[in-house]
Amino acid sequence: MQEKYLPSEIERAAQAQWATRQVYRASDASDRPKYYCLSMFPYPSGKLHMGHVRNYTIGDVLARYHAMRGYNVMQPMGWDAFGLPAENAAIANNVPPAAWTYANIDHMRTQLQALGFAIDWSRELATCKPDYYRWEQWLFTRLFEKGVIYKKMAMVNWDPVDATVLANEQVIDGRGWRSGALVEKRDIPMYFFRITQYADELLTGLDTLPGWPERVKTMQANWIGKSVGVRFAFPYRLDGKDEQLWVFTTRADTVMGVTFCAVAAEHPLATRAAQDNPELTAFIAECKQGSVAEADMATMEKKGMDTGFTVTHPLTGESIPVWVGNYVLMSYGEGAVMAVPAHDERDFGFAQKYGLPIKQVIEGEELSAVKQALAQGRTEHGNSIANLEAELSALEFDANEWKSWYETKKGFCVHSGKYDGLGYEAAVDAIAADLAALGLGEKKTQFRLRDWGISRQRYWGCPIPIIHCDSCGDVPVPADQLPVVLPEDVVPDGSGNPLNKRADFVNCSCPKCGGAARRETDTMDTFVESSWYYARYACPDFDGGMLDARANQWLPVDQYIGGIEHAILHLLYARFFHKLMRDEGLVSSDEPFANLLTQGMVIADTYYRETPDGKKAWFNPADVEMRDGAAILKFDGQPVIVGGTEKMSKSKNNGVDPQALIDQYGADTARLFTMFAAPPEQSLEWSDAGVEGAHRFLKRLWKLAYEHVQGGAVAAFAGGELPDAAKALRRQLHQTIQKVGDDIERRKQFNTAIAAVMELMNALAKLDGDDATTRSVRQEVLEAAVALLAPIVPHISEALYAELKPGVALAWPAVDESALVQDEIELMLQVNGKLRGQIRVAATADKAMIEAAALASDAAQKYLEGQPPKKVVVVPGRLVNIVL
RNA sequence: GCCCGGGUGGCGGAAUCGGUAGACGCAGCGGAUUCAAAAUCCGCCGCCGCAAGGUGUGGGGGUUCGAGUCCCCCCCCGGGCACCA
Repeated sequence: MQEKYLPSEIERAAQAQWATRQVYRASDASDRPKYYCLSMFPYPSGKLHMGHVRNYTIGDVLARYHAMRGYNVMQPMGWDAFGLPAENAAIANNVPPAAWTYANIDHMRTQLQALGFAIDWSRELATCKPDYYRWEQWLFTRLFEKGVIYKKMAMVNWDPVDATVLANEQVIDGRGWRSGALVEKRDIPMYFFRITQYADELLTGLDTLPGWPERVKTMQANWIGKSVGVRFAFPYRLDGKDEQLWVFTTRADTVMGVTFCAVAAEHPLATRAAQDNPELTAFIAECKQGSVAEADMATMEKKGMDTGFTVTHPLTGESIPVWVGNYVLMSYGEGAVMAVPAHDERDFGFAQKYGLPIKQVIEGEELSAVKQALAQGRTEHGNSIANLEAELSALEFDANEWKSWYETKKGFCVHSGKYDGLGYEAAVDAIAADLAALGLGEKKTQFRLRDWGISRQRYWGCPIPIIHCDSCGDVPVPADQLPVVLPEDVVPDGSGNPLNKRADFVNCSCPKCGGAARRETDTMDTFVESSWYYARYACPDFDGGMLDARANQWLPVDQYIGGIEHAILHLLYARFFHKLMRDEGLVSSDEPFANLLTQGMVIADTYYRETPDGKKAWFNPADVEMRDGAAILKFDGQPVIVGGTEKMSKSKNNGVDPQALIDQYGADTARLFTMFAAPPEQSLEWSDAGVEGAHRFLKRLWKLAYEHVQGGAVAAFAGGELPDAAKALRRQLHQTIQKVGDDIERRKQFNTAIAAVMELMNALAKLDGDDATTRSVRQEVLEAAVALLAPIVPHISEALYAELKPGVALAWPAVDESALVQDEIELMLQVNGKLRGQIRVAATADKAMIEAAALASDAAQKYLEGQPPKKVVVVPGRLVNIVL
């Protein structure tokens, strides 16, 4: 056995052997239970970053663990290969996105292989390849014919200088990132998936996913946003016609407090009002500036303008002014809202700003309680009349000041005529019934979820398989003409979609009438490709259709692992797509991912200098060193400013290249460090020192094994009497086997599993003796420890196991229950909840015996001073608390 | 702004069901080894205090024999917000 731990040598050897023996090839025909372990596939951005290393190591630990436990494991890998960065790279370097993407894939595949992941590379796929996206196009045409996909107008960010549509991230402070031009909202036709049709099922389906984190399910439920309310209309007369302004509200109990309505800038009523109102026209134009991102809409200053039109309150007959509000979204609900400034904080602020009336129609329960107490002259609980009066004035409705109770549903109607005195539910029912009787409203369930717009005015994506014909309209491309292949020799220049300039792509004939027609040049949202790749991995070579029977054999995914940032969009779209495929008869399950693990981000320190033009120049942590407590740039010895600790990103230049780490310490160290530094769900802070610590442990492990193996072969301990020290070590060993299995399988927390093995190794190093019995225990401990670490550091584990047990395959160790038995246990002794000592009792002692032992102890006697205790709490196996 | 998380030593983190706060690792300190250094090994290491002891899990309140853990309020940090993936 080699005395020195040489990671590059053993890793190269192990990987070569795995590759030739194809050990990670998943069998489609196996008697063993299947375990489909899937990590979110990477976008091929160039090189692997630490987030990838973390994600794929987590998946690999679970995959390898389950393989050791006898499962038929499938862990595939592929490439989420379409997307915006390839176009940006094309603009920057004048390279076609396709060439750039394929080069990145080749490099990143090599990097993944160097990390020794147990991946079945025979199933590799790339979403930018026609043999993948052709089935996406095929499904699109099916869904289009079914009406699940439809076309409508929708708003996008328009850069008037580059004449192109911008992604939200390309809009910075309301301006285009390259041109700097003020961004406008523009209405263009787009294709939509009718995800709202599945809203209820997507919501209730969450209850069938016990293996998902609660927070992800909560976020999805809130995103879907089911709300039961009332949709009703304000009638009005305009241009000699009777019209209705429809709104939706969850607070129908406050309808009597409506003092104005607000409509979106794009609402027909706003457009009509602006016809002869230049000021309003200007305001609507202003509303159309800026990005379409909801975060921007929600944080901007709320502005509005009176249209001059009024509508009629359906219940009071009052005349209600209609305003245009920049915060009202045309795409949500009816594009119009009723405003009750007394009981909605946003409406309140708006009314204050524009001097609109505020009419209280609800009285909160706290307020009523104080009023009642005052009326009855009640002064209990030490409350004086003066106190009550002070409380009353603090709570009482004041149109000049917003108070949090104004939005309460716990209260009753006031100043509401016949509805006075009704509580929330009774008021909603009564008002809904009255509106319904007038034919002006009904109860309605509404979802916050909007239909999924998938048209992208970009080149590097899956072509939407539609042909536009002047006589036949939008015609889906027939199945036998698929795929619509994206030309790969294109270099975009940042101004519009280059496909529009490709006559060979655009010009075609109509599949229906055969006449000249134009091909759709929009491509699909890349979320579409990532919504079904997990199913295609089961049958990546099937060219007779989208999926074959193997999909049902492997699905659902047993364990899905990916970043928490995908909690809503990707995971919701994939769940939706799974149901679409189910309804097409392609899969039989309802949900794609049985268990989900959401990993935290990898973060690192940031360093920068201010440049003369006020911008920040960011420096990589690798180029910075600390000298006398100050951060210095190695290159010029001059100081840099320490920024925050943030998500590793290109923009902050704080990414740590895993390649350097692998080159210096080996893949096992990289894997061990990322698993040890933090539990998977938390963010992981990068630390060079921590890496050295992980490497040191592996060297120590190697040394312990080396020294033991040098002593000659010995069989693992198989039974018999042991001295106390060896017995204690065996107990620790079997406790560790139990813990590591539980940590990996149930808790999915690997840092504590590693810590437990580290403790075991520390204890092993302290075990003296070279007699045969002691050496047999040492053999048992080393064999087991190496096996326990195998899912995390597979290369060194395999090398060491080969030395410890030549010719025998790595196997997960079994727990020896008899080694766990203890005669005596230590309990904590508390007095009034404070730790005051310990007592030792027999493991079999009952509560009475423990209590007696506790009271007899020196520590208890000291505090009792001869008095009997008030109470004694005994928690078996844990502690005794004596209450004085 | 809205939705969802998080906050524990100098640092990363542990404490799994309300029961020993700080496992394990890093850094630091002391020692051994060495001509010397690296590497390695042994020991110490929350804060205040000579000690006895006190105190301590973002801040404030509460429930409990007992709270990092449960409840209420507040502060700070992060993720998502539908065209980044």
